Amino acid sequence: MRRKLNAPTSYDVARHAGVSQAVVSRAFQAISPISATARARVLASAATLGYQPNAVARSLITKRSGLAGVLLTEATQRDTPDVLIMLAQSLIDQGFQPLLFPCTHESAASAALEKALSFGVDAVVSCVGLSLDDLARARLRQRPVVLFNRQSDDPTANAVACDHASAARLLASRLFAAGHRRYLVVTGPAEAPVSMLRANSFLARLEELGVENVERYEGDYHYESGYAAALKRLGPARQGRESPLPEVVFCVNDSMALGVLDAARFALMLRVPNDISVLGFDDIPAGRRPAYLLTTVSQPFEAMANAAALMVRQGVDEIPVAASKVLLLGTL
Amino acid sequence: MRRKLNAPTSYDVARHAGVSQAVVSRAFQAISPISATARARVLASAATLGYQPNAVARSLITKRSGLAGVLLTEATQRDTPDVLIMLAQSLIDQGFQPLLFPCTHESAASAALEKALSFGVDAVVSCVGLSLDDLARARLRQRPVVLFNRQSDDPTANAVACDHASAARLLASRLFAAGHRRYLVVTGPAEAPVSMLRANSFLARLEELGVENVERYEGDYHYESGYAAALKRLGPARQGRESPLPEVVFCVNDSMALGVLDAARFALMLRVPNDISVLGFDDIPAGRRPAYLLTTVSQPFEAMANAAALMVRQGVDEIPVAASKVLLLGTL
DNA sequence: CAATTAGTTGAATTCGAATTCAATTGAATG
DNA sequence: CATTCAATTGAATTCGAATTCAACTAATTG
Repeated sequence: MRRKLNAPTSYDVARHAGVSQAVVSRAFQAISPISATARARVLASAATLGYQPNAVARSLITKRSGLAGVLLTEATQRDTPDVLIMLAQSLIDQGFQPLLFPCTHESAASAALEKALSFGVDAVVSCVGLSLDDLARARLRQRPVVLFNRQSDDPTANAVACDHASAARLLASRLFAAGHRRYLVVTGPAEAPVSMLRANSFLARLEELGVENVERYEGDYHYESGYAAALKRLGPARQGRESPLPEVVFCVNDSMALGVLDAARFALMLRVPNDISVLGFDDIPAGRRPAYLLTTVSQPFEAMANAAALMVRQGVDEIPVAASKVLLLGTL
Repeated sequence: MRRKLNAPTSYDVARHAGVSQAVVSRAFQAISPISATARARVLASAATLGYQPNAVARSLITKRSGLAGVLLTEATQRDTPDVLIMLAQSLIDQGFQPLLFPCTHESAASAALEKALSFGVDAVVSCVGLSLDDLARARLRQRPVVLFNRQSDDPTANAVACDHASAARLLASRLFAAGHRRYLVVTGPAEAPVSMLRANSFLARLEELGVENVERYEGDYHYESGYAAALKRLGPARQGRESPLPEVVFCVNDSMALGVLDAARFALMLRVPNDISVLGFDDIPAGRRPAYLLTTVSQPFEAMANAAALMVRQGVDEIPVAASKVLLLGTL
């Protein structure tokens, strides 16, 4: 014969307090028809028995789990880990516990969403792109989805994003105004929508200003590819080419910009910013240090995280809200 | 009259496939008494209806949620965000979805644990220190807890940690062997056990080798405090002091080491490593770049994460396992 | 061909809390 | 004192999947 090992249930508390199970349940809810004395007795019994309402059983009937699924890409995790932290905190502030679903490939997004839904999350914040199909599926199950820094083909989709396009255009305008005419743009992978948005907006603005045929180099968001880009397009390999060195290298993210900086300074012996200017995008902490002092566009991650979490709450509580929300940013 | 909005249940699938609900349930389990044809039919119906087993209902009966609580400190999130990512991935590989509980202060750990337990997590990985009381509470509810890079007063507690002490001692031995005799140690806050472990082990080894009265400077793990440490102990403020400049600055983490490096090079115009050597601990990505090439001790985070996740699974599956596990590390 | 066996099946029960609804209590009113 | 009304209460039901167990089928054996 052994002791009871399982956690006490509401029935145990009910028996101990001399009431029905229904009363125990009511005692643990803020507004519910229950007398003050009954609640006090129940709470006392619960305390002595060490009872805590079972969240699983509760969410089975209430259909609210208090969980928010967070879909992440590798890139998000690697380049801007702050986002995750801020998102997590913002979600908690809104009463949701963040449940992580890392996606190694963009292609895994659909499966991750499905998994999140099967875990009974109340809502999803996705840092990965989702198809119209995915969004429809979530909507069908009445699970709000907020896209974080992602475009969507669905104009009615909830989304929070940095206004990459405007920022990139602004940057181009400033550089042009400063007299620069020869550019190199280091992009991310061709499939990355955010990279394309930044690069194309930058280039589009330059074209408007009369600067055409700007050189592009396709990187992969990593430091190393920035380093490689600099060696290839700024280094000796360039000897014999017709065009002179670019004055400005715009990288669609900071990691690559740091790679370009290091290659330029330590491998190619160029002086920055005398010989060449390097611009980034993201404002990662490493770029701010004296060794770099990288010029970059910073994304308002904290505000974005708060906005996303608020959208989640409003979506779950079925409070109507204007759908797309875009936030601007400051140039450093 | 409106459509059915709720997600399909096992009964819907059962009706569609012409079988009982029990068969549907069995179709979704690896080993269960069910014919191949029945399973195929059920799976087909499930696919057309878009059915996914409801994880909440499942965990109510199986008493397994498939969730693992991850307790985080601010320091973990800021300095070594990789840890979180690797832990998350390792947990997923072991079949647990990571549920995040960030703790702003160490003091919030207890509440976070309680919250995690009420969410029905199967186990907890804690990057925050937990009291004996906390550990006992979790044990009572049969929820395995794995401490990640944290000391515990309870020798029977599961724990995975970098062997900070041995690494720091090894580092001291190497530096001494290289002929260095004058040291400065930049520590973290006095309350941080890991910082104390690294610093004290380093100092203890030096004492064994006959180097005593080593200077200490208390930082706060941040880059800025490393910068400040350098200015104060290596800069002009030092003029008039009796002792000569240290030859080696050992920082208990990389962020501070980078601060020391930057201050030494850009503010104090010291040459590194000619005038002074700077050592770190953590092997953060920024330190590896050409601009720094910081010498540091790297923690085997991936192995640690895998070990922790494995402990979680073994704990949940009640597979007995040797409790404390300590992993070594390589010096760069 | 009867008997034993292994392999499948579905009806009914279970997990634990929330909620519905009818019953009860007590207070307030005419 | 009868009546209306509001405030509490508890028995019963619900959520959705897993599991138990008895019943059934088909295959194997004597």
